Amino acid sequence: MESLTRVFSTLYRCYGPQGWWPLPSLAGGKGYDERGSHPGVFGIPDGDEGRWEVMCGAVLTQNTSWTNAERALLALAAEGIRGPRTLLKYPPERLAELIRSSGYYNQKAKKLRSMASFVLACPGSPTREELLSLKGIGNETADSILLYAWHQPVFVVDAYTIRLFTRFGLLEASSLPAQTSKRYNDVQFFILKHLSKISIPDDLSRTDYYAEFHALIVRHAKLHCGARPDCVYCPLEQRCLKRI
DNA sequence: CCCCAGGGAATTC
DNA sequence: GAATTCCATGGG
Repeated sequence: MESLTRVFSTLYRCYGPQGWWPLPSLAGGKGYDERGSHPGVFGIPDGDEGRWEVMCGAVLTQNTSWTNAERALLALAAEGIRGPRTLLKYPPERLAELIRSSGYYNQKAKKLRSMASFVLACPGSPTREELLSLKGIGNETADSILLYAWHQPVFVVDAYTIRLFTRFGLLEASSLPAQTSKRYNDVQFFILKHLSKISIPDDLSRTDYYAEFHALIVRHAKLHCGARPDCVYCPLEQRCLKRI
């Protein structure tokens, strides 16, 4: 599917690299940032603390704006909670208070604690199944963690992705399963089926390509393809079917 | 006032 | 098994 790669190249040309969580190969190895990407507040990006921060960020931003999630990350860092060990020393209600800005704070406090217990019990790169077995980690959060914390070549699907590709004409809304989890896996399989065959621009690894693609979709959806689409000046407008 | 945000689980039909 | 409902803050 050539149009899938054209979507990427158009968005990449238009918005540039997003660098959601530092991509060493894009940032000259320093980690960040010339474009407003997330510099990391827990520790160095590819260290234990950096990976833990990505995992926390993935949970805290569930159905929540990144600015609200980031406030919670900053509050944790300010409190000296930069790893699973220290996090578990805080009772859930105290933790909930700290991450209040991220919304759903009681639930997310529990999620962070269960994730912390897991990381301590099973250090190192987690499998998708292990992540999914944790309460509060579903498909998207698990894949975000695998991609952005552990640099696994996983394509993250979210509501933006489905909305954009449906409107654009790559996906048929009526033929997608109703069930959330099944729909996620179907869409991911569809995308991977096509992307696995293509060659990646040589300045990007496959992992970085997927990381940038997802971040670009989010960026583009915020600017032009939200619940209410704003098609004026949309860089994809010429090829978009504008289905809603 | 409304709707939306880098979802997921529990509950109910 | 599919459709609600709940979780909840902050910005537009």
